[in-house]
Amino acid sequence: VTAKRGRPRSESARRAILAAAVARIEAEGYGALTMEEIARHAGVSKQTVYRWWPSKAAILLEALTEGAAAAAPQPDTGALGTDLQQFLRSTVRGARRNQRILAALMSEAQLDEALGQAFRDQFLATRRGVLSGIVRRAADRGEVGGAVDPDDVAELAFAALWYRILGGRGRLDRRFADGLADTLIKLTGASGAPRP
Amino acid sequence: VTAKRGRPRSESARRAILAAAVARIEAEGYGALTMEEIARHAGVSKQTVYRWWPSKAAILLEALTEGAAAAAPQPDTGALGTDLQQFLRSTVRGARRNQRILAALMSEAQLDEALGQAFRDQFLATRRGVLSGIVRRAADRGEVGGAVDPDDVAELAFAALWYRILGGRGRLDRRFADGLADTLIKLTGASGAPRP
Amino acid sequence: VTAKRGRPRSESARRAILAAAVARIEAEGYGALTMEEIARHAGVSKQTVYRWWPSKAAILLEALTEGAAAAAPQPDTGALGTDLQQFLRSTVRGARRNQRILAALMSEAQLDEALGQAFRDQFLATRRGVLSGIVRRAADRGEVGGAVDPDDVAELAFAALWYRILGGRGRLDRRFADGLADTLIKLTGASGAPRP
Amino acid sequence: VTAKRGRPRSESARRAILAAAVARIEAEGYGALTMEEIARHAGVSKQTVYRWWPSKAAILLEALTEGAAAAAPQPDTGALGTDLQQFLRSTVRGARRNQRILAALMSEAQLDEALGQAFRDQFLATRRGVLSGIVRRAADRGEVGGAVDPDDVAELAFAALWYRILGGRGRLDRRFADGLADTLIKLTGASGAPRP
DNA sequence: CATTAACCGAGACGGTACGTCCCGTCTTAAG
DNA sequence: CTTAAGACGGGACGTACCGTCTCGGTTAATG
Repeated sequence: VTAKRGRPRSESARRAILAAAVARIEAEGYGALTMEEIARHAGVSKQTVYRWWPSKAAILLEALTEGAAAAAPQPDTGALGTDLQQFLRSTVRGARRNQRILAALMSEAQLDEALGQAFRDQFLATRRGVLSGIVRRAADRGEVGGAVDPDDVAELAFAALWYRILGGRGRLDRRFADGLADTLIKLTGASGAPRP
Repeated sequence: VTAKRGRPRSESARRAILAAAVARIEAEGYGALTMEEIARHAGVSKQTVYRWWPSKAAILLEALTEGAAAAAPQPDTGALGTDLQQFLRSTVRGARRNQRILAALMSEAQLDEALGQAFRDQFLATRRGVLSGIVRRAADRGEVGGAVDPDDVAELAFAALWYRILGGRGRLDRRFADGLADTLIKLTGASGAPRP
Repeated sequence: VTAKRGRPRSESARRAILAAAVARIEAEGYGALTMEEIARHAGVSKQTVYRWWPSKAAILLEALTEGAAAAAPQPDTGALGTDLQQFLRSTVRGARRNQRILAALMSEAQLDEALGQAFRDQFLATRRGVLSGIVRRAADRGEVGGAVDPDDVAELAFAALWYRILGGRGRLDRRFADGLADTLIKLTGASGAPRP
Repeated sequence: VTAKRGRPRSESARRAILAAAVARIEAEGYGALTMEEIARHAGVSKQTVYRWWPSKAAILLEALTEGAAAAAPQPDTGALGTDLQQFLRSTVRGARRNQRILAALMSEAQLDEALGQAFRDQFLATRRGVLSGIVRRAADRGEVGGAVDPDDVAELAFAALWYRILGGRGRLDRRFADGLADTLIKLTGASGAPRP
């Protein structure tokens, strides 16, 4: 590792910026969010913001990654039904909590190629990979038909999730999560999840 | 009706604006698209643009609606499989052709409440309605199980479509359209589409 | 002349900008003067300032030129002594009134080549030309020795004036103007000015 | 004297800073000169610069003082003409050599009150004092008329010199120095300098 | 056929955010 | 205690677009 020289980066400034970005997007929406406002609310100079992030979306991506780090579930109960149910309920809950940030990031990813790359690779791919893994383990256990591609299943699940995040139709509630689990079960040909 | 007085609206200016907006978004992307650039490229004053559209997204929405007016298919072959196949192939083809515009509109819909409303109501709902109708007619013919909600099927189809439009994974090709048709068939419990 | 098209330039904005620049330099000094502050005090957008002037010094130069337009004296009494006295008293008075602006412009002229050119050509050269003319007319009348170069006399006079403007020594009062007139008379070998 | 403790001041850093300041002002001009650039070119941290000088002008003033220390002439030949000629030739030569620095300092002195004070008291007053002394000694010898104020003569000489430094008109060459000497001789009523 | 109302181009206007630069200060570790 | 390194809060820079406005001119339907 290279020796640290000079004044160390301010952790408090970093946290204040992430918090300010999240607070302002919740209050005013992504369209009204500006780098200047983030700096102002964080009590920080614009230069400090630009030193570490190239855009407001990059700030939100870091805030999201940090906030979602612990919350990432990786169920492995031994049954596809319960795994799916747990994963989807948790994921939908997280998506509802961070809906504005997620919608903003997907929106910005359409305009900013570099951000889109980072968003898809760092954030989306890992989450989709977890779901693929769940299906693949079920396939290894012989729970699903041989023609099922785990990646296709994961794509369909996240497509449905994102459609709701982006406001296509309906809400992000438990009903939606469980219905989606049922749909996936039906597609894979496995037996259903337990109903509580 | 009120009698028209004064100089009539210039149809050539209107067309030039729509064309310029589409040309510039293809060339530079939506992020670099500005009202001033549209006016400049259309050889038109800014005022003329603002007189008829409130935002660049509104221009794109009109361009899209106009371009897609004829292309809207409404197959009714009497079999769910062929209806789905025709509808999805045509829709996917149109989505690929207008991918940048669609992505831009969905992106902007996240920021602009009024535009989002118009986009969803005018554009998305009608297209989703066509697909719901296809499924509903199949249900009336007894092709699908009674538990199937045509709106849910349509939602899932458009979710998958939008996921690809927004760059989630994979391309918008015929393979995708046919695979999606298969998936929907499987979910509804109907018999498959004919393979050419 | 080219036909005027578009919204005409706002004369009131122009005047407000000139007035604001002069007011702020008197209040805070040239060092604290910024384009943003000028715009703010003039109740004008920054763009409007930048549209017409490239720098704060250019604004001051225009304000000075406009203010000094009427005040430019061109005495021709038929006697070198009285011509000099009138010219120098008036010029010194004007210099004292605009001392901060003049010092600022000479200061900025050292940093900005283009401004220096404009300042010297538009402002300084014309004023020095008036004095040269006074001496030249006296030479034509035979009042001064043949070896005297009117331009050298004018240079010396403005050198002395600028030295005081820039704070070298002493004040810009009538005593200084009359003493300078005496010095020039002595150098040209002409007879002195009348003492009141 | 207080005993020195801790790491001593780096003489090499001090010299590097002065040299960098002079080099950069010659290369880019005073307008483009910044504290950061001086530190960068001197291979020194900004803090080291700020610890010893309050501004870039202060650095230039020290560089000028150091460079001009040896070059300060104080002729006393016993004749006003030769004294003036020697003093002015030497002074004009030095002014030409350091023209950019001198112009920059005079420029900055208009903006920075403290620097202006230091510049005038430390640098200008001493040089003007030497010239006053030359004239005063000539007066003591009876070479000049009783009405002549040595300080006025010195002011006029330096006014002419600064007018050329600041780009008013003409060059800083020997012709100018000798012509100025002649003018002063004529004003004091003394006999001229020897022509080589 | 003149009037009149709405359109059109051009372009200046007040305003806001952009991303950069430099200011002068600070906080480290190293000497 | 000085030094190199470099992050910090602050603030002006000059630019780009925003959406509005004010011009002179144009183009039909109306009176």
